Amino acid sequence: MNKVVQLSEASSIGIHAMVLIARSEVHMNVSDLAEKIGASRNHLAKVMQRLVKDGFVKSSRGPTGGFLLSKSPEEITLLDIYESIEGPIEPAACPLDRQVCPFGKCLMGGVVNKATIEIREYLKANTLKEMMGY
Amino acid sequence: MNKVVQLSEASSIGIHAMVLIARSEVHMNVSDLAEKIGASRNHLAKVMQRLVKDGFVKSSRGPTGGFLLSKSPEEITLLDIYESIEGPIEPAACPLDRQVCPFGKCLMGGVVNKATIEIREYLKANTLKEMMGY
DNA sequence: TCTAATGCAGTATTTCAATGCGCAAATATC
DNA sequence: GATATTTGCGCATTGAAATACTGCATTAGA
Repeated sequence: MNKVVQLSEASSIGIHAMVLIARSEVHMNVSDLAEKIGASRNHLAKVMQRLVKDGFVKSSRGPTGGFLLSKSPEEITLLDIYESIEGPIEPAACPLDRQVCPFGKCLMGGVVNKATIEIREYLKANTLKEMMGY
Repeated sequence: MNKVVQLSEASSIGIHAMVLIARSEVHMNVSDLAEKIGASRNHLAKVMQRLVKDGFVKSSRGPTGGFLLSKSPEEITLLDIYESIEGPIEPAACPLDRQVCPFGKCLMGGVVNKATIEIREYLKANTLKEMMGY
């Protein structure tokens, strides 16, 4: 199991949960979400807290409680969700984490950067609306 | 510091070290390599052990010891080095690590996979020869 | 042959994300 | 009101990767 490109578990379950919430008419609670996604209930709960804080979902407690979108699905991009959970994507310069690469040109020739931008564009171009049919 | 695409420290310093070794006429030892790259001597030593085992470099001990390429630079791709250190790159399907994504289509629409392949192609297309001038 | 420089191998430590847990606060339902 | 259900939140635990340490084996050169 060796991945070059890897979304964290957190952002991944966050995006999946948001799609489920978008598709639902009624509140969805953490347990149901976690089960549907097949993820850890505890971990998902943590992730949801961030999304509530950043205003993408409204939560309500008590029986029949859970989460609802607080904006319409076309107003929330996957990038919004991702960055709410992970923080802003940075353009990933040198794979060695230096300001100044010890080499003249970067050995990776910008390919890492290019891949990052590609994924970022995808996340930005797609809203929950697009994902609702998935 | 949030990177979507991230080479591990290990593979990164491994590739950089190999370029330095390729450029050198004489043996390069771990301390010099580590200093030039600006990486941890200990970590680099570990990485070099793998590259020795997989036959990309010959090591010699004692004073004036260190590492030399055991093939010519055009015979070693960056992918060889990467996979020697990390193991084979797998095509990264669903970001949730499941055989069966709980959704109909993958929400990431293959963009993760595409980015992985792109990076892999770059690593495969470039040998140490190409990198020697960097 | 002796000494110092060096890689080797195994183990220990650190770090950080992922995960778990318990209790407090809120709130439908009866 | 009482009760059951649910999120909020802080702290603890776990697990895996990264990194460090240490004693040993090898070898060039004086």
